[in-house]
Amino acid sequence: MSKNLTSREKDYSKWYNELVVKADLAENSAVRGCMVIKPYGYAIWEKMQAELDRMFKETGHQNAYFPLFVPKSLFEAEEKNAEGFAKECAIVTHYRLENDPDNKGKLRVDPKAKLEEELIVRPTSEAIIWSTYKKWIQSYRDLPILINQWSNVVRWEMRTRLFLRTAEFLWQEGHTAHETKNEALVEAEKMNSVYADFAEKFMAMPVVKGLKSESERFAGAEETYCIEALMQDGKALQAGTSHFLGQNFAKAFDVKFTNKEGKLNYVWATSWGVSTRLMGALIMTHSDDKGLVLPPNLAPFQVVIVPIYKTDSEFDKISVLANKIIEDLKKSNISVKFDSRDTYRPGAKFAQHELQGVPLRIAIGPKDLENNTVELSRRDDYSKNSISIDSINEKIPQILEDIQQCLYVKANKFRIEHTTEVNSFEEFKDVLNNKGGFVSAHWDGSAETENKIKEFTKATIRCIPLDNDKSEGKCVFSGEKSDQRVLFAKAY
RNA sequence: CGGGGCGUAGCGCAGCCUGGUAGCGCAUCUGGUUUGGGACCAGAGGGUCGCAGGUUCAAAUCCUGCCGCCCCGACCA
Repeated sequence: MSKNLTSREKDYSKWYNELVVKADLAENSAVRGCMVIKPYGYAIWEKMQAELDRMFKETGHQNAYFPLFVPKSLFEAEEKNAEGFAKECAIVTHYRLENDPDNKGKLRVDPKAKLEEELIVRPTSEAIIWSTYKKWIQSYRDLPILINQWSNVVRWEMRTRLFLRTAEFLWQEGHTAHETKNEALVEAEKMNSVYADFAEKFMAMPVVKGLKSESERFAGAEETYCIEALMQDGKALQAGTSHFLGQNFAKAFDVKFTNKEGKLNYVWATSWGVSTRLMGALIMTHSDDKGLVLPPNLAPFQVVIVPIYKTDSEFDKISVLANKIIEDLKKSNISVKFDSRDTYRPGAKFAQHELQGVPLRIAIGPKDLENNTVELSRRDDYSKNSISIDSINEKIPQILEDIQQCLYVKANKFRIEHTTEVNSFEEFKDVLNNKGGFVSAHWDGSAETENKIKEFTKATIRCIPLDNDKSEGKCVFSGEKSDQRVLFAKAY
């Protein structure tokens, strides 16, 4: 493996995989399609979790936990949902192993230990949760239920890729129950906005809020809200979804409540989730050929101090200064790591911290001790500046905020430049093949046209943007009447 | 499941066509000199060449079968 990462123009997927592995985020596990998230990668996930969790609680949600296994009879209760996930389920059929009489030292599945009813390893938890909600809901006084769970799910995908599509992944799934249709719709849209805020403010990743077309909708949902992001190679990535489930699950699991008028009604539902896929989105939005670029809000540590010294006494002086900086910045809630390893030289440390995306580096050497300065180097633009020690407390918080902001602005500029309005199918194909990104085009609203376009171009409707201007036009494919533009793209 | 590619040291690879002492770079270990952008010198350790058969005096290399991984497609958060 070369020291430099593979250029993403040549082979984006190789670049991405190499980056994930070299930056020490994750690796493939021995289990097919699964991934090992390494400590540095997991630290980023924990930061995401903490902020999302805070946002969920702020919007009135509580955490709970439901079982990993879903009995098949429960799983199949909501037909569309079951059908949608049927082809990618892991299924538990037995509960015991025994010594293999034909093969010494080996085990085999004990045929006598066959389960009466198979258990599905959850690909999503609507079924197990709604079978539970049934017991919790009798009256309008029991509503709403606003619950989130942090969990893992299993989807037996045919092809997998670190963070973007693994057989097992970590996520959160919110499941809410409401009295009225409108309340549920508001909830679904609200949580989609929470995801959008998180993406934009924390990940510095611009997203388009929108609705899925019918064929891209979650299995069992009546409406799917989503946030769509654009990666640096021009492909789109669905970064989060929030579903209005109507009364589908309430009917499937017979969840009724008595309203204020004393009448029985089915409850209205939503579910919403984001996963470790966000890590993939983060990597592909900001990283460059030198490695990861982390927004300060998500970096496991925001600042790293690298000492440069020849003698022990120089090192001691630098250590005193470094520890003071750490203490001072702690007061501003800034996390700092002092890389005091004496087994690596400064250049090697610089390279490693760049690879791992540390937003800001402070280098302190003999010259700095003499001049009462430190050298700052930003990860986002590689700029270097010497500043006086006295101004550290004032300047570093500003610089970190600026980095956070700059990353967003840069990514947003890219997204705007790679969102193209087209008015003919020729133009559509041309933009898709030569420029990439989102293609904004009129669509007649039919699934048939959507499928044809997918067949010819591999592009799908990523979303119908919520802030769409309604404008009359003609479908770019069929020429039929269209009342708005939608966003197409090739997607991960 | 279809198409392509690859399995040789911890990692990345060469060697295979044309059979003859298993190599290179990085990493690791020891000693010394170094330290403002991935240090240098000297030395050392590390391999049943994916597995199983076959051909041959001799197989990493040729033949057959199997296994695994990666990429592209179908599927998908």
